[in-house]
Formats: sequence, C-alpha cells, structure tokens
Amino acid sequence: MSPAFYQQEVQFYVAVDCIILGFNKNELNVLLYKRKFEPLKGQWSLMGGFVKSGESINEAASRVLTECTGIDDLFMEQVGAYGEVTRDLGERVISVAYYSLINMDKFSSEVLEEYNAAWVKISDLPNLIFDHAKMITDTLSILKRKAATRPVGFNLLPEKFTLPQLQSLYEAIYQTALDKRNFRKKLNSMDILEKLEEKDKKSSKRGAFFYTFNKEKYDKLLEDGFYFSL
Amino acid sequence: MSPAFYQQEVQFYVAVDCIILGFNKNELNVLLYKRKFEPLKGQWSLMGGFVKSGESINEAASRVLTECTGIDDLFMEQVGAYGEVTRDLGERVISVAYYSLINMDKFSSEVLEEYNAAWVKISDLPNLIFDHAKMITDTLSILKRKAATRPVGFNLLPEKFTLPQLQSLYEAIYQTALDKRNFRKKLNSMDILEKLEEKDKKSSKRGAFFYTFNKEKYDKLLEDGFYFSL
DNA sequence: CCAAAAGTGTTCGAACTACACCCATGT
DNA sequence: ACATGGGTGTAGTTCGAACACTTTTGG
Repeated sequence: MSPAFYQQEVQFYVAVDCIILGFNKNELNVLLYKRKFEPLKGQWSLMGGFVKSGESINEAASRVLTECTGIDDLFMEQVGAYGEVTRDLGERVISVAYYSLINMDKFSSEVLEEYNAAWVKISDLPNLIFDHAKMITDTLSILKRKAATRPVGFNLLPEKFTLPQLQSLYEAIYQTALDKRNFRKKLNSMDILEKLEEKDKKSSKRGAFFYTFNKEKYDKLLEDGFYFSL
Repeated sequence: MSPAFYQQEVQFYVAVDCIILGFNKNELNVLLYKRKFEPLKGQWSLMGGFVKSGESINEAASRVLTECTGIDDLFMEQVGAYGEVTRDLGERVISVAYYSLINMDKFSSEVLEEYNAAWVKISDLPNLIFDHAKMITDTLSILKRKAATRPVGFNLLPEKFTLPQLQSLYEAIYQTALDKRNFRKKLNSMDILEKLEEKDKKSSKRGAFFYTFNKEKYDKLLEDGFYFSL
C-alpha cells in the first residue's frame, strides 16, 4: 500500500466518454447508444465508462472502445476533460472525452444490438445527456484542424478507397465543397497514395480506381520535414 | 444529498497543474516553484492544487492561478488530462493541465518569495517532478498552433508594446527567426493594431513606437469571417 | 561621429482559385 | 443512346519569401 499523502483531499468519479466517428454515404456519423442505467436511463448518450483502479485514462478509453466496437487499437485521441460540478445528474463525475475514427465497414452490427447502439448522422443529432453534445462539437472542430494537417482521415475509410470517396470525406469534415481537380492535383503532388489496378464499380458505371494510403512513404516524408496539408 | 448511483465505482484525486507562461528578454519563461510537501518536497514543480468538492475543474485552475499570481481572470485554456497510473509518486492522482499567458510586468515579486517560485526560461528547464515536463512541451506545441491563428500572444505583452517586441515574441513562440519587413507588412494588412504617438526608448536610442491591440476592431473583423494568422 | 536598433518596398516564384469538357459503361 | 459519375489541364491571381539600405539619437 502506498502512503496516504493526500488523505485530506476529496476524490471524484472519473469517466471516459468516446466520440466514435464513422463515415458513410458522404456523411460523418457518430455512434450513440441508449443509456442502460440511471439516471437518464434510455436517453441517447455517448459510449463511456468509469475509469477503474489501476487503469490509466488512456487505457480506460481504449477498453471502452474495444468493448463497444469489437476492434482493438483504434485511432484515438483525447478531446479534453469536462469538469462542471453538475454536468452529471447522478453524482459528481469528471469525464475525459476521447474521439476515435473508425471504418464503419469493419463494424459488426451485432455490437449495435448488444448495446442498443446506433450510427447517427452528425447533421441530425438527437438530444444527448449531460454535456455530450458539447463533446461532439468540440471533437468536430478538433477533427477539422487535425484533418487539415495530419492524415487522420484515412482511419475513416476502408483500406482501399477511391478519390471521390476521399474527397467527399474531406467535404464532410470541412463542411464545404471542394474542387475536384484542385483536390486531386494536391493529393498527387504529395505522393502518399498508391493507385491500384482495381476499380470500385459500386458508385458509377464507369468505376473509380481504388487507392491506398502509403504510410511508409508518408513517414519518410515526415522525416524530411514534410507537412501534410489538405 | 444526491442519490448514490455510482457507488460501486472507484474515486480518484483530481488535481490541476498550471503552466504559467511569461515573456521577458526575448524568451518565454514558465513559473515554477519548489514543492512544499511530500512526496518530492523541494523539487521543481508546476503550480498546482487539488480540485475541491463543489468546484469545477476550470474554477480550480482559475483559483490556483489567482492564488499564485495575485491576478484575476487571466487568459487560461485547458491543455488536457494526464492520467497515467503511476504519474504521481504519492498516490494515484489524475491531473488536468491548464496553460495561462501573463504579462510578467504585472507580476508582483512578493508572490515569488511567498511560494518559493521562480521564472525559468523554457530553454533552460530544470528537472521537473512527475510528468510536468511533458505538460510544458504539450503546452508549447498548443501555443504554437494557437498563436498562429488567434491573437493570444498579446496576453504575454504589456498593454503598450512595440513591433520589435511583438516580433521577438512570435520568434520565441515559433522558435524561428522572422523577417522584419514581412512581419510588419502582414500586421499592417490586418489592421488590428493602433499606433501610439509615444515611443519606447528602453531598447534603443532612436526608440520604437508603441502600439496597442485593438480588440474591438479584431472582434468586428471576426464577425466578417476574418481569420487572424501570423 | 559612430554604434545600435528602427523603419521602409520591390521582385520572384510557388501555391491557390476558378473554370468546362470528354470518358467509360451499365441499363 | 443516354444518363451517371470519373477523370483531366490551364490561366490568372494572390500570397509568402528573399533581400539592403536609410534613419534616429544617446553616448
């Protein structure tokens, strides 16, 4: 047992909440679920959980992510700590929010049923408990900045994706239309994508070529002081 | 008393740590103090304190800032939550870091003695307890980004400042030399500074004109979709 | 009179923006 | 044959980068 240095201080429940974002049909979606316990049981909520003893906050977030997606080692980053006194209607809880970007195709729909969860378009959010709506808007503004300077967007796409797909992803993140030619020109000049032979015929008769993100190339460029920007 | 919804969960000590930055002699400085209690009593540490019951995390940070600077309503922003299990050698403590930008001239040196505190150049940091060094480097990278897009730098300067001063501040933040003419041209084009009649003769015989930051003009520009960038 | 910092414009190239038509193919 | 989405190039403009000399004045 460690010595009790801080015994006169107060302790708090600490939770993590996960903003799990996916991309589908040209829209960002967030994974929500119907809360299974009081208070506000049955209301829409982010996926979350309490930090356990002996577990770092990152580990807690990672655990929650694995539990509710069935996928390990997801891309994940801290959004921040939310500490208003009355933010939780039950007792006082401090929450640390994390966002994660996932490829919705990999997502098993069994999980959806198990947790009473649903993918909801971010343009069409229901009322959320506590400060969860604020956590989502904070996440979206972090994502806008981050996606402009780091290649995090690829986490939202399948291994193989087409340029129209990638462009519509960035359009969803930035909430603005991009010029097709300029977008492709820029990507081309960065030389971090590999064009495949194969075409995706799902979205058009002609079909669009598949590409993959070449992380090795990107990392090599990084060493030379390259800075991704889209 | 609120009902005990979460009783089966564990609670944690939650602290705030403040990265208080000042600017002096062309260098960023951080306010450190010698820790007054065990463990690691006497070691260099950031200013911090435990979150109290009935106090939000922001309020705790704000309280600590006021206590250890003697100034109210300082510019302050969250850096993030630090939650490694063994980050504190005493007991398990989760800490939320905040950075604050202050004008060192306003700073009463009495406070320095009272707290055994000192301004230390960021280029010359001593060994710090726990993960405080990481908190500082995280802060500096946030500041780099933030200063490039929002006029937060002015918080580090007196009300009246000169252009050479402002430039050397940005050089300190970005850790790079800037071209005098390009810097002034850009500022000029933004039209958010007011030139005063008065000159600062401290740093040269000729003297440099004082300027002030015009927040009204800046806010008006913001409404029109203007985006500060330096 | 001289050292030391303040102030001032122009040129060049890179990067961004705007813009319109042909291509491939499934039905 | 045609509707649908995929793919391509150029010209104009803006923005950032590089660069050197004159001014002021206290000592």
